[in-house]
Amino acid sequence: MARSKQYNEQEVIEKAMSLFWRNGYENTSVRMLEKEMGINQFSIYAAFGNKQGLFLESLKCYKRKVNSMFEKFKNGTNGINDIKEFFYDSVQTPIEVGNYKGCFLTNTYNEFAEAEDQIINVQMTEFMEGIKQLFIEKLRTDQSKGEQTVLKQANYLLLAKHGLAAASRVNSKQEIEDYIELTFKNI
Amino acid sequence: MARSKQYNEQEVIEKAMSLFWRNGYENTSVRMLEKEMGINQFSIYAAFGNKQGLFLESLKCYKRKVNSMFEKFKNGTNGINDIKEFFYDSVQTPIEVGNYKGCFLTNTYNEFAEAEDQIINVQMTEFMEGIKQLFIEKLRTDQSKGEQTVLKQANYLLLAKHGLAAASRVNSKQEIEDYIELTFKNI
DNA sequence: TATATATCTAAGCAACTGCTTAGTTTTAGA
DNA sequence: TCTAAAACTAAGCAGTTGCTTAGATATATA
Repeated sequence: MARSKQYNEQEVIEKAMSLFWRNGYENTSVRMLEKEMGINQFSIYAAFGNKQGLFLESLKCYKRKVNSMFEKFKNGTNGINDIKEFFYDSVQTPIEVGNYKGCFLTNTYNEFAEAEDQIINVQMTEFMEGIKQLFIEKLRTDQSKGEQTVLKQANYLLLAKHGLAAASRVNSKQEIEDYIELTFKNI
Repeated sequence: MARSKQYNEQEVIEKAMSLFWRNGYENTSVRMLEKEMGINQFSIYAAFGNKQGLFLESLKCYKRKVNSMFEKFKNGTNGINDIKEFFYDSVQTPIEVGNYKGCFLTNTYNEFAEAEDQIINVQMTEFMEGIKQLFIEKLRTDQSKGEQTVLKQANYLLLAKHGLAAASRVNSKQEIEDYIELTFKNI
């Protein structure tokens, strides 16, 4: 047969992910990627088709990385308190120390908010809807809330979570804590 | 003497502003600007120095445009209720109908959050600090709040306002209303 | 050992970026 | 009416973008 790959696919995807995470999609060039990943452009295109293909793999990789946090959130039995804990978990630099600020997925959601990229938009919408659904389920465990209230609060929390991810890139730990605490004051 | 300008400077700045507002700084090229403004690149560079110079003029122009909203906010006498009204005012498409989503300044703040562009960063920080200071003053009118509480709530509101501007680009009017209402339940 | 084939390197493509330059046109004041 | 200077047009600069191609290199199987 033929020559085998000189690189570990999972390893190079992680390197790509960290670069996309730090810079966003548009501000990461294929030249930067080949340096960070340590492989030639040809190999990138052979393995992932194009820049967007590599980006989608990076998103998948990130989802796998934060999966444990999501599982913890899903499996919690403390209702609304689980949501609050989820907020706190999500602003802690999840994987390693560095310039990785905010949630990679939410950053991406922001970057593509007005873009017309269908494939990535679908990914993002699904992700946000998934979180919202979890919020709704957690909120429903509080029997005193009517369905109307649950939906309003889920919307509120989703926007708050969204803003939080943006804030975590620029604001101090104290400011972020204040924000989370006040956000949950009346939920 | 010499030839006079064939274009109205204020008019072309407004056109530039609308383009920057819709697309952000990086996603607006000088070629796009010369088409929108209806003048040649040479004239742009002669009048504004460079792309950043034109962008700063666009920011100034926007500030002038929304100044009446700010004046109303400053001069209000209803304390915290003024802040809430300011939130509502700021999500209404301020100047004309179109693709102008969110607050141009906050969009810019988000775009340059991690950038190293000093001049624009200073502009943005001053703007955000100005809003925060106004929040603080309004909150202080409620005598029952301690200074600690005022500062925490000002931080909270600033992040909420910030998130709101992002949300106004993608979320429905209803979702945004729910968000504002619940935000102020916590104050 | 020979060979088919996947993977590698490195150069190159056209289209785009912000910005400049050479040269023409216009016009206010002497 | 002449002329200096600002404003104009349009071509062009070097650098970057995502992506491709030509050709050398390595290797699992026959």
